[in-house]
Amino acid sequence: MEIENKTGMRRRPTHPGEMLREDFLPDYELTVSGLAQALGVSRQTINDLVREKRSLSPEMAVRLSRFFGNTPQFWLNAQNAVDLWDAKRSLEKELARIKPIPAA
Amino acid sequence: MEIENKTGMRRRPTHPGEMLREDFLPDYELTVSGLAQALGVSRQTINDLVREKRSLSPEMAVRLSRFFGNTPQFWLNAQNAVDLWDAKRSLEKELARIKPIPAA
DNA sequence: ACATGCGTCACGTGACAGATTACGATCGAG
DNA sequence: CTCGATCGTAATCTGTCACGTGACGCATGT
Repeated sequence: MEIENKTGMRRRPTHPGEMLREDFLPDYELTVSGLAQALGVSRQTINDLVREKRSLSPEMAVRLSRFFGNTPQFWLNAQNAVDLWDAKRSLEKELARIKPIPAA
Repeated sequence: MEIENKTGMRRRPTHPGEMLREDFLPDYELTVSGLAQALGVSRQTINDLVREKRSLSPEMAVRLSRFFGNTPQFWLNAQNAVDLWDAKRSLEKELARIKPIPAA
């Protein structure tokens, strides 16, 4: 058995920007500018996303899902996985101090 | 058939603060202050959450899941549902302008 | 040579989670 | 009855972050 944490994630989950950069942009032959225009946001927004310099907002999830024909959850789940992984990491120490409450 | 949007949600999904207020606090006989102390955050943070004046952060999801013995996803999913619902609502008009791309 | 389009940088703005401090209310002990 | 402790909550400040705008360097094509 591998040593894993509760989520079963050893390393940081894939950032949604990576999916965009590695899969969606090439597959649909889209540029950063092109996608930005199609979604009605600035190039910066897409650029930062693709370079993983910001996280994917719920609004972006809606826009992307509308454009690519998938669900907002698809995008949001990817972002959540990253957020959760980061949160667990940064709270490791203080988490030890939180004692689970006995069942009601 | 009911008239629903794509997520099947007619009205705003339950805010995680409501779950806390209506279910968890009573069931475990916890006060706002008590929970705050147990989680290692300020009373304000819990109070605002319970009054649905702020949203549940990934870090809070981790703390709550640790304390109540459930998963962070449980809490995060609740928040996501609300966020998504709000996002769809506020983007309704501009969403119409986004034309789905033909499949690759 | 110049225009067009691309990715990227620098800057400003607004929104928001969180801590701190302070205030009024309630309640138990002396 | 008063004093202190505990509770919920309001006001304020701070740091972070998503987003837009404008400018820059670079490439390509006319």
